Amino acid sequence: MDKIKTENTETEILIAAKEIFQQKGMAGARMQEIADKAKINKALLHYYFRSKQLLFEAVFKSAFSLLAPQLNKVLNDDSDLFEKIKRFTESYVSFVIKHPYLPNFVIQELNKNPEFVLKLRSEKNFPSISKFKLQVSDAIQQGIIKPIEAEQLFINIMCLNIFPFIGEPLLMALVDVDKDNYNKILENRKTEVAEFIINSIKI
Amino acid sequence: MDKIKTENTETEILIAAKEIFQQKGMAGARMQEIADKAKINKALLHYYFRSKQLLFEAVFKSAFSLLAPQLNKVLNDDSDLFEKIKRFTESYVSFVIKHPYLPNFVIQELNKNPEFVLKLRSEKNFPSISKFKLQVSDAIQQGIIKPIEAEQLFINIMCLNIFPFIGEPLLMALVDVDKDNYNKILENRKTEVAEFIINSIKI
DNA sequence: AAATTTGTTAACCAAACGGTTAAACTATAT
DNA sequence: ATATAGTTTAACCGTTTGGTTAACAAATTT
Repeated sequence: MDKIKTENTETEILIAAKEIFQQKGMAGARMQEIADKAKINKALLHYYFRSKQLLFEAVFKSAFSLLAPQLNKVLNDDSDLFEKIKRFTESYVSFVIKHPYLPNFVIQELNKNPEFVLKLRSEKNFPSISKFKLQVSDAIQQGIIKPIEAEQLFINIMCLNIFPFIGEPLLMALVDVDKDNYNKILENRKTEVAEFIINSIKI
Repeated sequence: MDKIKTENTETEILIAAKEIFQQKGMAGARMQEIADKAKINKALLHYYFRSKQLLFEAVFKSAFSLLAPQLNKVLNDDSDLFEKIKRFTESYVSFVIKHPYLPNFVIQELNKNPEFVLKLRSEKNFPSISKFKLQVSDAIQQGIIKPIEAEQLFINIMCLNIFPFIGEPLLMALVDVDKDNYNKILENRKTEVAEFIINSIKI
């Protein structure tokens, strides 16, 4: 049953690497720290993943493959536009509570390594905006929403949902609340954000 | 006139350090690279700033002192609420074009070092939301805007303005446009964002 | 102009880093 | 039981890192 043992170790490494990389980034992460967290020898990291770069890429891709389905909830879901926005804003908060460092990690590393986006794009399941575009122009033609470019609306949805987590330390200081009260604000945003968006676009 | 020469070197170091730190972060920056960019010996960095940490803190505080006045345009300006939102969204884009890495740098390092916010907060000119709160509740009472918590509105304004730059590589890929077309989208946001916000809250 | 302080450099250092090696251990197959 | 293949470790290696030193150069002071 060496297969099981191997998979266990490999999984332990990935779990440990995910935590360290997501908190400290590629540059700030240390192989020794990952090994310690996985409770194994440092050499084992290289036995399973050859280099820091390859381990990082494994973690990054796995992180993005968790994020992509969330984004597809806006882009490729069949439900009604308003309903979709409501559902997304609600589920996204729950998602980030489960994976607090993930969106920031993905965005940060993409900023430091923009070419990396090409690798992601070529993979299947990479979210596409085309369906969403049709849905928006349909809604405009049917007189349900005011004219707006689908790209702008999509960006707005992303902004309002993702940034409160990425900008948390800054926003907490500016709004002048502690962690508990900021969490209450985030909790309220589950419904608040969808309302804010729909108010803006509905006729 | 050694004062002038000193200040020049010190300034050269700060300029170089700002570029390197903002692009690569504290963990990714190398003292040698900063020295090279400033065209001086590495030992001089330590002569003027003693350690990487202190040099970083100097850069960070200087970066934040550029950002703070921008934020105060929303929080402590005397103009009318709608006018304020319009002006801010327009001027923020210009600001980020001038300092492309700055907001991301501040937010990223605050995430990796949340205690740092305390140091910023204690300094004068740290933006405060209290005036904005009054303005919002006044506008609600006068029936100009729908009821909304000032904190939520402020967070929304921040989201819609800051995130398009921080999330640029991701958003570019999702919206499926190249840099030129993304810049056009950003250009449109100068007016689009304020419109979006005001549409949502006005009665 | 001599002395002192300030600015600058080349050479160096110890620690930390990513990565390698060779040997030991474990488990299955023969 | 023994060979074989996969797993794990301790010890090691060369390089890079932030930081220091000691000597030199330039400017100020006396």
